Amino acid sequence: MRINEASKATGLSADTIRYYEQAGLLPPIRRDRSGHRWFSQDNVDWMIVLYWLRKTGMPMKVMSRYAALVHAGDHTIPERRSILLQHGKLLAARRSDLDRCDDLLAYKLSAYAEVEKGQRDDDEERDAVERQDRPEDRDGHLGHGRRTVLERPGHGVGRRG
Amino acid sequence: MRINEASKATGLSADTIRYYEQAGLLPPIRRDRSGHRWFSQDNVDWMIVLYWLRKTGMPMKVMSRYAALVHAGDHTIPERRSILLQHGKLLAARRSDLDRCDDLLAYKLSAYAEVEKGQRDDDEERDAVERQDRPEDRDGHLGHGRRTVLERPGHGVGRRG
DNA sequence: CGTTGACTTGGAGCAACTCCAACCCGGTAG
DNA sequence: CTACCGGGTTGGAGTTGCTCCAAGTCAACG
Repeated sequence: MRINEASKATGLSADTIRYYEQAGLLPPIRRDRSGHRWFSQDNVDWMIVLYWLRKTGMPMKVMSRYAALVHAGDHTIPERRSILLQHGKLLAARRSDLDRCDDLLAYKLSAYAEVEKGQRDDDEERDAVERQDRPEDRDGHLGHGRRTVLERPGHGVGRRG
Repeated sequence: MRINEASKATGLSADTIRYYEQAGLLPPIRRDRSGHRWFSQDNVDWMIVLYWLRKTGMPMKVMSRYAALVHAGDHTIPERRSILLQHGKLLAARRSDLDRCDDLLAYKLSAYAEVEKGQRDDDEERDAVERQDRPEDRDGHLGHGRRTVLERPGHGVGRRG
């Protein structure tokens, strides 16, 4: 198939496919008589692998090494396995980053809800009692200059750990 | 605290902190009489937020917008919320990418195990019976030129979906 | 035969850092 | 006082992994 079809089939843009080819991530690609690339199903399968590895953060250098190993034959399987296992660890780390960020978002959003609740209360109590604290100094501002209600411990937002 | 301390406290490199400052992601940072930046705890808290948003893939443009909104005060909370909710969706998408890639790795690793099992069988059967298929053409090579044992459907590696 | 559309190459541009050279400043040791 | 050190400062170049663009080629169609 031609490059645009291959692009749709793999998720990689045509530009990226050309880029990967000249970066040595792809095996030699056939050309038709007019110089256009012609991709086999095997090519596409391989590019799908690249697509996922890259999308989940494997650096091109590593993919490059991996490609070379695949090219070199079955005896390189031990090193390939170690690359994939390594990448698996990275996936786990990413997942825990996502969890932490989820917590942060939840915290922020609930703080926003607090602020808005506070504002509604103000509306209801408008011209009622004393309550004369400087408005700038109320908590839940989450802003630059004032307390952010956040992340006290060095780094942790803390999800079960 | 000074920039190196702030770097340790936030996870951002000193270079990145300077870069963020001049990109407008940080509020004006104090300087001591010799021109060195002096970060408040609020500065650090805010940078930790940036750290997590960035680490989970929020583009700097969006962080920049978010920073401006935070700076502008409580009335920008609705838009801030929408930015964070949007980011939450991105986190979910990332998580499912990780899942798919996990499946791919599992598939590959099990294919490697198969190949090696095959190789051990060959050892045991060495100079026994006929078995004279062209070695290049055995399955499980996972290489460029031959069948890759992989990803038949357009994109799916398929995890319960 | 001219135009359309999909492709080609080479190169510039971009995001988000990262690294580096050259410099300055405050403090201690000799 | 000078010499030096650690930890800052700026400006600018380099890196990764694309993405976009201009200019050209080729096949096919009306």
